[in-house]
Amino acid sequence: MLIELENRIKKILREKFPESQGIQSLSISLPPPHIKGNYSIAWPMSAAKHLKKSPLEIAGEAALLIKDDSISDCEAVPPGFVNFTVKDEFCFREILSLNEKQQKYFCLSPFTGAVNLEFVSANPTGPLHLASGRAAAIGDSLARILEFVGCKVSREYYVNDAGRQVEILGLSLKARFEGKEPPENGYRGEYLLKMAKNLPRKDCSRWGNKDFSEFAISKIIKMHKTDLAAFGVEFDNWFLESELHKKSWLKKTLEKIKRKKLIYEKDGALWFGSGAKGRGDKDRVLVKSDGRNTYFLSDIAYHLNKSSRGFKHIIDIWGADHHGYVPRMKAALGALIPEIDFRIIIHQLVLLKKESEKVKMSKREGRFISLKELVEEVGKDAGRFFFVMRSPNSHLNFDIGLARKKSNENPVYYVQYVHARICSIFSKARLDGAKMVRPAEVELSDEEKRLAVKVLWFEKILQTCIEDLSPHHLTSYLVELAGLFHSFYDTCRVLDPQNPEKTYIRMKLIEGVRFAIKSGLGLLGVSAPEKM
RNA sequence: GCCCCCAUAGCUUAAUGGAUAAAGCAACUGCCUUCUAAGCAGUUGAUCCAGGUUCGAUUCCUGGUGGGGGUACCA
Repeated sequence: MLIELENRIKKILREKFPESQGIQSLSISLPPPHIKGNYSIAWPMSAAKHLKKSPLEIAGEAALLIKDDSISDCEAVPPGFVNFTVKDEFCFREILSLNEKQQKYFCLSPFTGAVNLEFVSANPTGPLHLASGRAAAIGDSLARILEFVGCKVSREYYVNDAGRQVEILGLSLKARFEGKEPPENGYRGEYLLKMAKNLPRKDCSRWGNKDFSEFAISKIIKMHKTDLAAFGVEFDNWFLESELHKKSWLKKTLEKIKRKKLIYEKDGALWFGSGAKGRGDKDRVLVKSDGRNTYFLSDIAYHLNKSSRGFKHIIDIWGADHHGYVPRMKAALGALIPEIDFRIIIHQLVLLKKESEKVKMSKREGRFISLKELVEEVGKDAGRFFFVMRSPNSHLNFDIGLARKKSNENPVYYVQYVHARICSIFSKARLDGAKMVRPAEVELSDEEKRLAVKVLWFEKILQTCIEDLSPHHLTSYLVELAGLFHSFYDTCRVLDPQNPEKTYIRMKLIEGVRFAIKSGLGLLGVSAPEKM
């Protein structure tokens, strides 16, 4: 593995330069195309200052030390890079071992304890929309990546099934049942009309408001589950807010805050003290003067509950419309459960690109599009790929007109096509057409080497995704790898009866490509078809 | 007002502080008798402005400009 190679280099440099501190963060990188060498190290330049030597001098010393059996060429290059080329034998052995044990990726795992990953958590008052789709795609892919490297991840969905909105939902359904319009601040979507038609008419004529609420909530949760499953996302736990109330978690939480002396009373309400507020934040109410709790309190209680279930790492994925909530929650949890590693991923909102005529005609609501409709129109694969293609921090422009086109404009097909092409080659390959070559005797052409080096980079990309808690690096990688493969495919024939050794080497090579493509797509929740 | 995110090619976006800034779409030119042309090869084209830190800045800091979001005893 490259990680092993990297660790070996770190060890050597640490022995040679014991006074240097930056070696832990040393990372090999892929140099730009015009550079000679497969991999590159920029560390000498950052180490120059405290080693009091010129970067090139350090690089020169490092280059001599690093060279070993797996490296054929290693040189120091101004202003202070160490560039090296790995032997064909090393490359080929690594390619052969790709498929062997997934466990070897476990060394990439950043977490030792159980991880709770909460995402989507949309209010159960209507269909899931586009922003939920983005959260679902990012969250589930991240969970898959973490699981791939051996983390224990629990996907969790928080259902706000308590509070005013739920009452209003029940009232809205009741009004529809009675053939009336929903109340002023009620929910007017078509889904309630449909739901009202399917109510068990006999029973519910005796229903109270609460019964309508519960019926609506359970129906909508079911709908969310179905829509998410169609998107390839399944949760381990649907956590109901009402459970917190039933089991007195709000009371317990208030007591804990009191014990820490972080609470005070003002104007008849209970406030979270300024000792625990975030930067630039104000004091916040926990219990209103009418005795009802705010969502701030129940959210704190919910996270204490997560911690009590044994999770050492709590990761939440929120839309940018909740970013103002971040300092508050971080401060509160930092004061109450400082031992827990709590992280929040904020994803920017999904913007609908100005609709083309066609989209406008197809959507009665105009701007609104639900996750369900999206999956129906562009498919699960394209939808998931598009949603994770961008960094969570950047705004996502969703051009429905473009996404509707099921054509080659979609990068997901470009990547999937690699898989289909490779499978096609294997279906045509005859067992007697290839002759085994021992790794020590393997020689790779420039095209083959370039492809192999990129395949081996797979683990480094996973590492980057984990560090940034974002799967978008993986999509970039897959598109780049696909580009290299298609180019390779065009110039290098794999099955060549005249040359059984070459056939063997190339088949093993594209088997490696297939592994990276199939695993990568799988981590994104995108299928890898064998035929297209 | 205050807080957060964003600004890269005509459009949508990539790029652990590193070398000649990378793709797709759009435009133009070639390539199917050969493992799938949903492909390949090529041409045109970009870091918002002004300072600062650094050997080195698209990346970090400060101040602008422009866009988005947030600022409840709402949920």
